[in-house]
Amino acid sequence: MISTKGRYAIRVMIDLAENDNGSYIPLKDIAARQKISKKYLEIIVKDMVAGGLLVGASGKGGGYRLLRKPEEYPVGEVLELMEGPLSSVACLADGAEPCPRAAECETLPLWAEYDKLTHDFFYSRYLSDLIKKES
Amino acid sequence: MISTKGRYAIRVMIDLAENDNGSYIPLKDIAARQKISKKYLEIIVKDMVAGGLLVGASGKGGGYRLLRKPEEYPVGEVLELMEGPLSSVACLADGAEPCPRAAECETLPLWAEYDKLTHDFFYSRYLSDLIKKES
DNA sequence: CTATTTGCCTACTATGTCAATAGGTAAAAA
DNA sequence: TTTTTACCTATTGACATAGTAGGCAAATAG
Repeated sequence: MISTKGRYAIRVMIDLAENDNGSYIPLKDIAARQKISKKYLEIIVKDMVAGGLLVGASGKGGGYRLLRKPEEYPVGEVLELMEGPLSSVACLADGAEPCPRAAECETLPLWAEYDKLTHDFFYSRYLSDLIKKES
Repeated sequence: MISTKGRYAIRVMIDLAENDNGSYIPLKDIAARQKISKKYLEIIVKDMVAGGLLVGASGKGGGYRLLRKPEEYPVGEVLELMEGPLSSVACLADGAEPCPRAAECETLPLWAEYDKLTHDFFYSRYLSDLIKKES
Protein backbone atom coordinates (compact mmCIF):
# COMPACT_ATOMS: atom_id res chain seq x y z
CA MET A 1 0.00 0.00 0.00
CA ILE A 2 1.10 3.53 -0.82
CA SER A 3 1.80 5.38 2.44
CA THR A 4 1.33 9.04 3.25
CA LYS A 5 4.91 9.73 2.20
CA GLY A 6 4.23 8.84 -1.41
CA ARG A 7 0.78 10.36 -1.48
CA TYR A 8 1.80 13.60 0.20
CA ALA A 9 4.83 13.90 -2.07
CA ILE A 10 2.60 13.78 -5.12
CA ARG A 11 0.25 16.31 -3.59
CA VAL A 12 3.15 18.65 -2.90
CA MET A 13 4.24 18.39 -6.52
CA ILE A 14 0.73 19.04 -7.81
CA ASP A 15 0.49 22.02 -5.49
CA LEU A 16 3.80 23.39 -6.71
CA ALA A 17 2.77 22.94 -10.33
CA GLU A 18 -0.66 24.51 -9.91
CA ASN A 19 0.60 27.47 -7.91
CA ASP A 20 3.73 28.10 -9.90
CA ASN A 21 4.50 31.80 -10.12
CA GLY A 22 8.11 31.62 -11.19
CA SER A 23 9.59 31.95 -7.69
CA TYR A 24 9.87 29.81 -4.57
CA ILE A 25 6.80 28.68 -2.66
CA PRO A 26 7.11 28.41 1.13
CA LEU A 27 6.21 25.09 2.72
CA LYS A 28 3.91 26.94 5.10
CA ASP A 29 1.62 27.81 2.19
CA ILE A 30 1.61 24.27 0.81
CA ALA A 31 0.84 22.82 4.24
CA ALA A 32 -2.04 25.28 4.69
CA ARG A 33 -3.56 24.59 1.26
CA GLN A 34 -3.16 20.82 1.53
CA LYS A 35 -4.08 20.72 5.22
CA ILE A 36 -1.05 18.60 6.10
CA SER A 37 1.20 19.14 9.12
CA LYS A 38 4.07 21.37 8.04
CA LYS A 39 6.46 19.55 10.35
CA TYR A 40 5.72 16.23 8.70
CA LEU A 41 5.98 17.75 5.23
CA GLU A 42 9.49 18.92 6.11
CA ILE A 43 10.64 15.31 6.30
CA ILE A 44 9.01 14.53 2.99
CA VAL A 45 10.32 17.46 1.00
CA LYS A 46 13.79 16.87 2.40
CA ASP A 47 13.79 13.47 0.69
CA MET A 48 12.38 15.03 -2.46
CA VAL A 49 15.22 17.56 -2.58
CA ALA A 50 17.78 14.81 -1.95
CA GLY A 51 16.16 12.76 -4.72
CA GLY A 52 16.38 15.54 -7.27
CA LEU A 53 12.67 16.27 -7.57
CA LEU A 54 12.68 19.74 -6.01
CA VAL A 55 15.05 22.50 -5.07
CA GLY A 56 14.78 24.47 -1.83
CA ALA A 57 15.94 27.97 -0.88
CA SER A 58 16.33 29.30 2.64
CA GLY A 59 15.56 32.75 3.96
CA LYS A 60 12.95 35.33 3.10
CA GLY A 61 11.43 34.69 -0.31
CA GLY A 62 12.59 31.12 -0.01
CA GLY A 63 10.65 27.89 -0.32
CA TYR A 64 10.53 25.11 -2.87
CA ARG A 65 10.30 24.88 -6.63
CA LEU A 66 10.02 22.17 -9.27
CA LEU A 67 13.17 21.42 -11.23
CA ARG A 68 11.49 20.18 -14.41
CA LYS A 69 8.31 20.68 -16.34
CA PRO A 70 5.35 18.60 -15.06
CA GLU A 71 5.46 16.50 -18.24
CA GLU A 72 8.93 15.35 -17.26
CA TYR A 73 8.06 13.79 -13.89
CA PRO A 74 6.87 10.19 -14.14
CA VAL A 75 4.67 9.33 -11.15
CA GLY A 76 6.68 6.15 -10.72
CA GLU A 77 9.84 8.10 -10.03
CA VAL A 78 8.17 9.98 -7.19
CA LEU A 79 6.73 6.78 -5.73
CA GLU A 80 9.97 4.84 -5.90
CA LEU A 81 11.86 7.66 -4.24
CA MET A 82 9.41 7.94 -1.35
CA GLU A 83 8.27 4.34 -0.92
CA GLY A 84 11.25 2.34 -2.10
CA PRO A 85 11.14 -0.18 -4.94
CA LEU A 86 7.70 -0.84 -6.43
CA SER A 87 8.31 -4.61 -6.26
CA SER A 88 5.53 -6.83 -5.01
CA VAL A 89 8.00 -9.19 -3.30
CA ALA A 90 11.31 -8.53 -1.58
CA CYS A 91 13.32 -10.92 -3.75
CA LEU A 92 12.50 -8.88 -6.87
CA ALA A 93 13.50 -5.53 -5.36
CA ASP A 94 16.39 -3.66 -6.86
CA GLY A 95 19.36 -4.44 -4.60
CA ALA A 96 18.00 -7.70 -3.24
CA GLU A 97 20.29 -10.63 -2.61
CA PRO A 98 19.45 -13.41 -5.09
CA CYS A 99 16.99 -15.95 -3.70
CA PRO A 100 18.34 -19.52 -3.64
CA ARG A 101 14.88 -20.88 -4.42
CA ALA A 102 14.55 -18.71 -7.52
CA ALA A 103 15.10 -21.54 -10.01
CA GLU A 104 12.39 -23.78 -8.61
CA CYS A 105 10.08 -21.01 -7.34
CA GLU A 106 6.71 -21.54 -8.96
CA THR A 107 5.34 -18.12 -8.09
CA LEU A 108 8.25 -15.98 -9.22
CA PRO A 109 6.95 -15.54 -12.79
CA LEU A 110 3.65 -14.30 -11.38
CA TRP A 111 5.30 -11.62 -9.24
CA ALA A 112 7.64 -10.65 -12.05
CA GLU A 113 4.77 -10.17 -14.46
CA TYR A 114 2.81 -8.12 -11.95
CA ASP A 115 5.84 -5.96 -11.20
CA LYS A 116 6.27 -5.22 -14.89
CA LEU A 117 2.61 -4.23 -15.08
CA THR A 118 3.04 -1.92 -12.11
CA HIS A 119 6.23 -0.37 -13.43
CA ASP A 120 4.75 0.26 -16.86
CA PHE A 121 1.64 1.79 -15.34
CA PHE A 122 3.35 4.28 -13.05
CA TYR A 123 6.08 5.22 -15.49
CA SER A 124 3.56 6.03 -18.20
CA ARG A 125 1.73 8.55 -15.99
CA TYR A 126 3.24 11.97 -15.48
CA LEU A 127 2.71 14.76 -13.02
CA SER A 128 1.15 16.76 -15.86
CA ASP A 129 -1.62 14.15 -16.10
CA LEU A 130 -2.67 14.93 -12.53
CA ILE A 131 -2.94 18.69 -12.78
CA LYS A 132 -6.34 20.29 -12.92
CA LYS A 133 -6.45 22.58 -15.94
CA GLU A 134 -7.28 26.16 -14.95
CA SER A 135 -10.61 27.34 -16.26
CA MET B 1 4.43 -5.60 -0.75
CA ILE B 2 3.17 -9.15 -0.41
CA SER B 3 4.24 -10.51 2.98
CA THR B 4 5.18 -14.06 3.93
CA LYS B 5 1.58 -14.77 4.88
CA GLY B 6 0.34 -14.40 1.36
CA ARG B 7 3.37 -16.00 -0.24
CA TYR B 8 3.45 -18.98 2.13
CA ALA B 9 -0.31 -19.48 1.73
CA ILE B 10 0.10 -19.82 -2.01
CA ARG B 11 3.00 -22.22 -1.56
CA VAL B 12 0.91 -24.35 0.79
CA MET B 13 -1.85 -24.54 -1.80
CA ILE B 14 0.58 -25.45 -4.56
CA ASP B 15 2.06 -28.12 -2.30
CA LEU B 16 -1.38 -29.54 -1.53
CA ALA B 17 -2.30 -29.58 -5.20
CA GLU B 18 0.93 -31.21 -6.33
CA ASN B 19 0.94 -33.84 -3.60
CA ASP B 20 -2.72 -34.61 -3.68
CA ASN B 21 -3.38 -38.29 -2.99
CA GLY B 22 -7.04 -38.11 -2.13
CA SER B 23 -6.56 -37.96 1.62
CA TYR B 24 -5.35 -35.40 4.15
CA ILE B 25 -1.77 -34.13 4.11
CA PRO B 26 -0.12 -33.38 7.49
CA LEU B 27 1.29 -29.90 7.97
CA LYS B 28 4.55 -31.50 9.10
CA ASP B 29 5.12 -32.81 5.57
CA ILE B 30 4.29 -29.51 3.93
CA ALA B 31 6.61 -27.64 6.30
CA ALA B 32 9.42 -30.10 5.57
CA ARG B 33 9.01 -29.91 1.80
CA GLN B 34 8.66 -26.13 1.72
CA LYS B 35 11.28 -25.57 4.42
CA ILE B 36 9.03 -23.25 6.40
CA SER B 37 8.60 -23.33 10.18
CA LYS B 38 5.67 -25.59 10.97
CA LYS B 39 4.68 -23.42 13.92
CA TYR B 40 4.38 -20.38 11.72
CA LEU B 41 2.48 -22.29 9.07
CA GLU B 42 -0.08 -23.25 11.71
CA ILE B 43 -1.09 -19.61 12.01
CA ILE B 44 -1.37 -19.28 8.26
CA VAL B 45 -3.41 -22.40 7.55
CA LYS B 46 -5.73 -21.52 10.41
CA ASP B 47 -6.71 -18.39 8.50
CA MET B 48 -7.00 -20.37 5.30
CA VAL B 49 -9.42 -22.80 6.92
CA ALA B 50 -11.43 -19.93 8.38
CA GLY B 51 -11.49 -18.31 4.95
CA GLY B 52 -12.85 -21.39 3.21
CA LEU B 53 -9.74 -22.27 1.21
CA LEU B 54 -8.86 -25.51 2.99
CA VAL B 55 -10.33 -28.05 5.34
CA GLY B 56 -8.42 -29.58 8.21
CA ALA B 57 -8.82 -32.86 10.10
CA SER B 58 -7.35 -33.70 13.49
CA GLY B 59 -5.89 -36.96 14.69
CA LYS B 60 -3.98 -39.72 13.03
CA GLY B 61 -4.38 -39.61 9.28
CA GLY B 62 -5.39 -36.00 9.59
CA GLY B 63 -3.95 -32.91 7.93
CA TYR B 64 -5.22 -30.50 5.32
CA ARG B 65 -6.90 -30.76 1.96
CA LEU B 66 -8.09 -28.44 -0.80
CA LEU B 67 -11.82 -27.86 -1.01
CA ARG B 68 -11.98 -27.09 -4.72
CA LYS B 69 -10.16 -27.93 -7.89
CA PRO B 70 -7.04 -25.82 -8.54
CA GLU B 71 -8.78 -24.16 -11.49
CA GLU B 72 -11.35 -22.77 -9.08
CA TYR B 73 -8.98 -20.81 -6.82
CA PRO B 74 -8.20 -17.33 -8.11
CA VAL B 75 -4.85 -16.16 -6.76
CA GLY B 76 -6.50 -12.86 -5.82
CA GLU B 77 -8.83 -14.60 -3.40
CA VAL B 78 -5.90 -16.14 -1.53
CA LEU B 79 -4.04 -12.84 -1.41
CA GLU B 80 -7.02 -10.82 -0.22
CA LEU B 81 -7.72 -13.33 2.52
CA MET B 82 -4.16 -13.29 3.84
CA GLU B 83 -3.10 -9.71 3.13
CA GLY B 84 -6.34 -7.78 3.34
CA PRO B 85 -7.73 -5.67 0.49
CA LEU B 86 -5.52 -5.35 -2.58
CA SER B 87 -6.11 -1.57 -2.64
CA SER B 88 -3.15 0.71 -3.26
CA VAL B 89 -4.53 3.37 -0.89
CA ALA B 90 -6.52 3.05 2.32
CA CYS B 91 -9.43 5.20 1.11
CA LEU B 92 -10.19 2.73 -1.69
CA ALA B 93 -10.19 -0.36 0.56
CA ASP B 94 -13.37 -2.30 0.97
CA GLY B 95 -14.84 -1.12 4.26
CA ALA B 96 -13.11 2.26 4.31
CA GLU B 97 -14.87 5.34 5.61
CA PRO B 98 -15.48 7.72 2.69
CA CYS B 99 -12.75 10.34 2.32
CA PRO B 100 -14.03 13.92 2.56
CA ARG B 101 -11.46 15.03 -0.01
CA ALA B 102 -12.63 12.46 -2.55
CA ALA B 103 -14.44 14.96 -4.77
CA GLU B 104 -11.46 17.27 -5.21
CA CYS B 105 -8.74 14.60 -4.91
CA GLU B 106 -6.64 14.79 -8.04
CA THR B 107 -4.90 11.46 -7.52
CA LEU B 108 -7.93 9.29 -6.76
CA PRO B 109 -8.54 8.33 -10.41
CA LEU B 110 -4.93 7.18 -10.66
CA TRP B 111 -5.21 4.89 -7.65
CA ALA B 112 -8.60 3.62 -8.77
CA GLU B 113 -7.28 2.74 -12.20
CA TYR B 114 -4.29 0.97 -10.73
CA ASP B 115 -6.45 -0.97 -8.30
CA LYS B 116 -8.62 -2.19 -11.14
CA LEU B 117 -5.50 -3.32 -12.99
CA THR B 118 -4.33 -5.19 -9.90
CA HIS B 119 -7.69 -6.80 -9.26
CA ASP B 120 -8.07 -7.93 -12.84
CA PHE B 121 -4.57 -9.35 -12.85
CA PHE B 122 -4.82 -11.44 -9.71
CA TYR B 123 -8.38 -12.60 -10.32
CA SER B 124 -7.52 -13.87 -13.79
CA ARG B 125 -4.73 -16.13 -12.48
CA TYR B 126 -5.66 -19.39 -10.84
CA LEU B 127 -3.89 -21.85 -8.61
CA SER B 128 -3.85 -24.25 -11.55
CA ASP B 129 -1.66 -21.80 -13.48
CA LEU B 130 1.03 -22.13 -10.82
CA ILE B 131 1.28 -25.90 -10.68
CA LYS B 132 4.20 -27.63 -12.28
CA LYS B 133 2.88 -30.29 -14.64
CA GLU B 134 4.23 -33.70 -13.74
CA SER B 135 6.54 -35.17 -16.35
C1' DC C 1 -8.39 -48.36 26.52
C1' DT C 2 -4.26 -46.24 25.76
C1' DA C 3 -0.61 -44.27 23.16
C1' DT C 4 0.39 -41.62 19.22
C1' DT C 5 -0.48 -38.43 15.85
C1' DT C 6 -2.29 -34.51 14.33
C1' DG C 7 -4.86 -30.04 14.41
C1' DC C 8 -6.00 -26.11 17.18
C1' DC C 9 -5.65 -22.48 20.88
C1' DT C 10 -3.62 -18.61 23.67
C1' DA C 11 0.12 -16.06 24.74
C1' DC C 12 4.54 -13.83 24.12
C1' DT C 13 8.56 -11.37 21.82
C1' DA C 14 11.83 -8.93 18.94
C1' DT C 15 12.28 -5.98 15.20
C1' DG C 16 10.82 -2.63 12.19
C1' DT C 17 7.71 0.85 9.89
C1' DC C 18 4.31 4.62 9.98
C1' DA C 19 2.96 9.05 11.05
C1' DA C 20 3.95 12.18 13.20
C1' DT C 21 5.86 15.88 17.11
C1' DA C 22 9.48 18.78 19.37
C1' DG C 23 13.05 21.83 19.56
C1' DG C 24 16.81 23.85 17.71
C1' DT C 25 20.45 25.73 13.97
C1' DA C 26 21.70 27.92 9.57
C1' DA C 27 20.91 30.88 5.73
C1' DA C 28 19.15 34.73 3.32
C1' DA C 29 16.59 38.77 2.45
C1' DA C 30 14.03 43.40 4.08
C1' DT D 1 19.37 43.08 13.04
C1' DT D 2 15.02 41.17 12.80
C1' DT D 3 12.13 38.16 10.26
C1' DT D 4 11.40 34.49 7.38
C1' DT D 5 12.37 30.39 5.68
C1' DA D 6 14.82 25.89 5.09
C1' DC D 7 17.22 22.26 7.39
C1' DC D 8 18.91 19.08 11.25
C1' DT D 9 18.61 15.52 15.14
C1' DA D 10 15.95 13.15 18.33
C1' DT D 11 11.82 11.05 20.27
C1' DT D 12 7.21 8.97 20.50
C1' DG D 13 3.00 5.82 20.27
C1' DA D 14 0.70 2.72 17.67
C1' DC D 15 0.75 -1.00 14.74
C1' DA D 16 2.46 -4.86 11.62
C1' DT D 17 5.69 -8.58 10.62
C1' DA D 18 7.63 -12.90 11.43
C1' DG D 19 8.00 -15.67 14.13
C1' DT D 20 8.49 -18.91 19.05
C1' DA D 21 6.57 -21.57 23.15
C1' DG D 22 3.66 -24.53 25.44
C1' DG D 23 -0.33 -26.94 26.04
C1' DC D 24 -5.27 -28.83 24.93
C1' DA D 25 -8.51 -31.43 21.92
C1' DA D 26 -9.70 -34.80 18.64
C1' DA D 27 -9.22 -38.90 16.13
C1' DT D 28 -7.14 -43.17 14.81
C1' DA D 29 -4.07 -47.52 15.31
C1' DG D 30 -2.86 -50.93 18.09
